[in-house]
Amino acid sequence: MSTSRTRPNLSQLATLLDVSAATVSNALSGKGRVSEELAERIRAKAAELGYMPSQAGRALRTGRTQVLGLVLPDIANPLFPQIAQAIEHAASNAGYGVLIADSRGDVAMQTKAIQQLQDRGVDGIVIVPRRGTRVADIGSPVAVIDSPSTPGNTVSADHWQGGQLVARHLLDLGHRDLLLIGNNPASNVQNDRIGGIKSCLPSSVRARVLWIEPHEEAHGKGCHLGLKERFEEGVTAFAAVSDLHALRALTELQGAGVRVPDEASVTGFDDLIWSSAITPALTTVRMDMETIAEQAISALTIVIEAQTAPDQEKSVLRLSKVAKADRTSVPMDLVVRQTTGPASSQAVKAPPAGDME
Amino acid sequence: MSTSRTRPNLSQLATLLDVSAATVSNALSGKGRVSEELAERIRAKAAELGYMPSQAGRALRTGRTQVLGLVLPDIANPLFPQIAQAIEHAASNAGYGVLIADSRGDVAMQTKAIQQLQDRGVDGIVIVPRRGTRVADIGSPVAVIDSPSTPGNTVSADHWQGGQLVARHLLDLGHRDLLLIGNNPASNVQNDRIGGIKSCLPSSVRARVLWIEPHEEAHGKGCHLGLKERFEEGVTAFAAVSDLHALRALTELQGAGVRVPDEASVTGFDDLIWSSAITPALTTVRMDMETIAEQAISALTIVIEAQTAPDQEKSVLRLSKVAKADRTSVPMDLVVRQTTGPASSQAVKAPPAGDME
DNA sequence: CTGAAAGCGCTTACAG
DNA sequence: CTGAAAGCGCTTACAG
Repeated sequence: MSTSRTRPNLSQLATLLDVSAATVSNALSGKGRVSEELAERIRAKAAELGYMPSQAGRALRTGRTQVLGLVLPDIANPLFPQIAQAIEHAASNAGYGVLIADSRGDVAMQTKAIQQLQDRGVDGIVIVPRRGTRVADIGSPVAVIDSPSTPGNTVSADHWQGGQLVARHLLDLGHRDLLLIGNNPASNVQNDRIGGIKSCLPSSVRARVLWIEPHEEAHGKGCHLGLKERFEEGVTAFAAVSDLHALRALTELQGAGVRVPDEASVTGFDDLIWSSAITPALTTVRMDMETIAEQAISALTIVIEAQTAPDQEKSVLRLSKVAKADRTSVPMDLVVRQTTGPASSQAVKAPPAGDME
Repeated sequence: MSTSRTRPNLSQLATLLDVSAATVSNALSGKGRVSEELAERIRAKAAELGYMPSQAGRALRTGRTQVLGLVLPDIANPLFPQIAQAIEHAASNAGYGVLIADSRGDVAMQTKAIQQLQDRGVDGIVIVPRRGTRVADIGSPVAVIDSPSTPGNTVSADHWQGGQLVARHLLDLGHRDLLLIGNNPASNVQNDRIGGIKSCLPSSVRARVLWIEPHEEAHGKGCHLGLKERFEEGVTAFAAVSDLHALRALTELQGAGVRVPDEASVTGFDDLIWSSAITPALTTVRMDMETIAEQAISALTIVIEAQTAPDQEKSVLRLSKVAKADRTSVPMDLVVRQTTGPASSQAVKAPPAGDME
């Protein structure tokens, strides 16, 4: 027979220790002034018995659930694992749980999902909207992770700078004729990435954009993008705005007999899980989700705490702290693998290399 | 100025309606005997004011949080989106929220994650363990989604039958020399899939298994699996236990100049998001996550409800219901796309086709 | 059919 | 430094 069949609650613990519930609460939270000696005794007993405060009791009393909501436009998004993992980790470190909500790509459902989360009493919400959906003002604290050029954005990767990384890399390898591949001209993220690439290109470099049409997207199947033809026209580098598109380009080129990276280079964005497992492994640009998540969570907790402490001084301090946060867009990293190599078709000298850290 | 600045709570609503809180509660839950007329009036007012019961209050009183925990061995798992989406959907339909926990592949952390979920007061937990990790008995109701051959499994896809689907498909196409590709001989899921394939193969068919070594896995990069050589030895079909491996095989073959599906066929498992977007699109086997999730959630809710209702009759009814549930393993579906085609190297006649629905 | 009362477990002023 | 008391919002026996 084990000593403790079930875990005690606050008052049982208090009775066992012959002190008041208030004192136990104070000792454990470190808030009230309790003698160090007593506090220690209480903490020891609590640990021994495995006391865990009831979230329900605390929530009812404080109005805080210590739970955050995470709403994604489409949970099936391949980036979701990375995002969810990073958010969960950061939230957990800050003492919060994470409730997920899926709006399945539907804008109307996104509103409903947010509503449900609020009904469940979350203290704040992290939203990753799709296609620049503007998030309406809601009662709860919100952190939006989108593109830096999206109004209302809280924090995100610096997609523009990520694009510059790609451009410099390709330029350094001698490429002078690029095809940029995306599927949604309305996406801020994609436009930032493409804009970043273009911003680094001298006028002597040709760079056209191929927007994959929705129906080509849907079919997926046999729908060729005509990349072989582009290659024959002189394109030596295919820069996609996401690994998904890069993979499609890579397989299409390979299938058409174009050797990657010997004859053509391919780059992606996001460093999805399989990107390093394919042959050749994909050169891509990764976002620092850990940092992004940390900043999103920290922005949220600051607002949440400020809510309870209408203390002038504190609030001001806190708010200014968030205001002067290093940046709201965190830099991306180029991951050079094997789908990129020197341009073969033309013998051009690499331009004076910029900073390439 | 809008009429309602903030949403009312139960007693405010009661006061507004000039009835007792108990009556409002009863009317809204439909439990107590309240005159239909009054009940209607109460519901109307509640809807008008947007009344939402406080989860915290309810949880404290009933001991139920209406939240389920979802723990995954590794949130970065590419299957995660599908699983999370299906679970979230099923749970939401059953009136539950979903709290995520990540054990990051670490067995010790899995225990910790479960612990944290319990501290947060979840009513039950859905676990997708990795590598046949046996889930220790914990206090809460648990549903395990693993392989049918894993002890303690609650529900899962019928990986064995999925393997049979692959075998029949390949056989029908005339393939007589297969290479089965996996990376973990200790995985029940992988063994089931491979076992299912083998179980359908006549002895005249050669089928060898290639277990990718961990270091080859890790390197990922340039590490070739030597598939070209296998092809030259006569292998015409490469059946991987997951799309990830299939993708690796496909890109390696394509890169080595082997035409898919003209010269060799490739199949995967799981129907990951990008599987239909590559060229050629991948033939794979998909699990019915919707159904799996529904069964997991329903198994959970049955146990949870049985807990509160020690009512002999009800419990027995319920438990028998779960016992005679159609099956605990749900069938998989073959998705034929473009990486599979007739065997070219040998002119063998297709065997009498089995049922191929 | 309806209501008054108690209590779920916690924390927070407020006394002492 | 410590404790008694109130109350967060709900539901559930129990009376009437």
